[in-house]
Amino acid sequence: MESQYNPKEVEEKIYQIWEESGFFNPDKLPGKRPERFTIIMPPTNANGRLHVGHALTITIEDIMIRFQRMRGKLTLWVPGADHAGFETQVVYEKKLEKEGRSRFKMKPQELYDEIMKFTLENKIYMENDTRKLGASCDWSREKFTLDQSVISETQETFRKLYRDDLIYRDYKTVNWCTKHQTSLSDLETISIEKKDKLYFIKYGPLTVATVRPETIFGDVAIAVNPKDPRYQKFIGQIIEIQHLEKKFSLIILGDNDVDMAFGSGALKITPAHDHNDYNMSVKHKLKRIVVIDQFGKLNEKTGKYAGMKVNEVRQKVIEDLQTLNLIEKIEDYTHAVPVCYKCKTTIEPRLMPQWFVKMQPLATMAAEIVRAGKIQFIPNNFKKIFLYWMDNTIDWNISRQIVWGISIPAFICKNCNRGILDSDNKRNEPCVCGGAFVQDTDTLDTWFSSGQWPLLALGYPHTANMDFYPTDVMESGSDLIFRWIPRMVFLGLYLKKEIPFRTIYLHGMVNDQQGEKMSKSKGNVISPIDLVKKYGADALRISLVIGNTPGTDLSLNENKIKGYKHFCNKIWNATRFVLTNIEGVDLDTRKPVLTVRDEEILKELKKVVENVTDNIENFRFHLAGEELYHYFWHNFADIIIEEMKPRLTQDNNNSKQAAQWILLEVLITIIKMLHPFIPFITEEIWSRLPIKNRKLLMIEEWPKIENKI
RNA sequence: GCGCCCUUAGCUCAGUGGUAGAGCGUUUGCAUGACACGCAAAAGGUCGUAGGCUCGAUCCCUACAGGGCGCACCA
Repeated sequence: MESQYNPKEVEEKIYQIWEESGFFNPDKLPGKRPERFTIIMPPTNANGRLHVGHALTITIEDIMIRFQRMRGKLTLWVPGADHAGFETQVVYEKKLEKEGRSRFKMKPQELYDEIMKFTLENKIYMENDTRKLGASCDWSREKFTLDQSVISETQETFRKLYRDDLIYRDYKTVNWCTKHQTSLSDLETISIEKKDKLYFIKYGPLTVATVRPETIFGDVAIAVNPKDPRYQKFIGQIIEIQHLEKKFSLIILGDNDVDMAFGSGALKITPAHDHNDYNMSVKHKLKRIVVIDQFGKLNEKTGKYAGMKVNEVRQKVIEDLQTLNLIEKIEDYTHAVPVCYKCKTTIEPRLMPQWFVKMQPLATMAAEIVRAGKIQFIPNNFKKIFLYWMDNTIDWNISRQIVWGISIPAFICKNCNRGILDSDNKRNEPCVCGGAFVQDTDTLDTWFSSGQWPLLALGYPHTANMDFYPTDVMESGSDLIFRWIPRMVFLGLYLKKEIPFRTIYLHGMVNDQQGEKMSKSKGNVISPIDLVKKYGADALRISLVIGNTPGTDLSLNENKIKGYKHFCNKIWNATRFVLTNIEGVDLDTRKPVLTVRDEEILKELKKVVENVTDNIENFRFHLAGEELYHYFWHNFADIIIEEMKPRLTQDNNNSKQAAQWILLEVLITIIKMLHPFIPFITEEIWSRLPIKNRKLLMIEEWPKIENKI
């Protein structure tokens, strides 16, 4: 054995041995394994290389899988590749931009084919990176979110929800990104604080406060609070006003949602360009006038302002209103504005016909199951967050105006925008309005399909793998507590009438050394594969786990990884010492007569086995890892080995044999327990230990807790 | 505004109702037959502040301060 451990020489070789063994696949695992343990890997975005966050996901899941496999369970870990709809399309659009091209000049099919090619290329990188981290997942069951079976089953779910009246098509204001030319769900927007002006504009006898004067062309009403003494008398009146290019008739209505204390207490209602105003229009049956087009420019209904962009026209409108002496005052105003989470373009709420999932019945179902304690959250406070969202959810817009996704299985009337299922076979019949139907060109929100992932990854509705459902643990980043987790819960319940997983384990974000979020634009992204090259996969894995509690963000410090590289080296050298000193002793050597101290050592070891097992079972991987680290270094290496040294050189045959036996026994036990954390070096060491009828360490039995060690 | 989390050694963080732990860093001494990616030792904290429950609190409760994150927005 060399005096230094060299991960480069070991890792690739070991992974190949594992993969060829077939043991990643539960069908090929030896022995009777009555209990199952299943994890569905969050499908990894196949649009680039792995992020350190992925490395954390893979490590934690691999620890659970390897532990349970050694505990004798029938373990299945299904890997997946995500086409990642909008995310990938955004990545690809950037690529097109660099090449001086634009998606808007391409035929949809041409764009789709190019992104598919790009994704399939990246998928291979992603898979190989996953292998480099030691993931013992069943590649034979890998699923891609655009596999034909996934597409067809996702579309089938759409049809089922439609027939159950849980999907509908309607005109509503949606979050429109003028750059990406698609609508987005609420979860795909973020709000940023923005300094704006609050303009007080005269509307006949009233004054209205607004930050968006450019939308006045779409005004249909003014709302006041019915309790407001200033305005009560106007409620129900229709006022005629002349603003710039246009003469308006606006009804003044009373609504309790109007805050008397804000602005002037009177609110202009523009239902086509504001979510709240839209809701107001539903309540009060108001018409909706679209005055801003899909590019964020005013349309032909705005006279001389037509064609101007929202931001430019705002100033112009104010100037013109000032000329007419219609501006009462202007105040500074800071508020949060929703922007596209990818390009930060201000969201333009826009009235559009879209498909929506009716959330209330589904959310209620999910909340009930969680309240009943059927799903365990780790850490527990995410349960509250989950329930808050379920109790306050609004209908989910699932149409996206992008090509990279699963197409919506529906026909749309060209005339009235009514939508029907494609399977209803009425395409050739005219719509009730007399219009003709065409295939819907929109695609489904990527979370609509990934929300069914635990089922789809197991091949639902085919029954072959359904014994693995419900799965045991869903492990993912805490950022997906809204975006993904709830959707899996209610879609799983809806489709299969069963929870998709028993436990949700959420890890925190991996940030840079300063605790800043890693992002390409900041240039602080650390590649896990570079770290693997530098320190070895084992060192990276264990440093991501130790000192990292669930749900808490982690500041990644390279020195820490270096420290655990040293730990690997320590293990290597302790093993080297044991192997060169145990002579003929092997695992089958009969237990010699032990000293009192030897028995004490075994007792301590037994305690470690108990603690580590308990901690892993209860998802406290950081404690299990830390205990193993300390036991190995500061007990086994520092104390036990040092104590045994004199006994190894003496002539007392029995004491010597006992020392040798103890050294091997402790080493073997601890190597087994370290395996889930640092699988490569432990498997390599295993292959060098004196064992007859050697199996791979990955399928060795976990140290027993009771009876003999 | 609402909600969640955090505040412990220089840094990054564990942890426990009974007078504090790790890694890295720092200081000192060691080439001790596994390992200098090492060994031996040491310095370093009134566990955010103020109250409360308790025989006893860093840990439980309350308030406050500072930091982070999420959600929602009043136009």
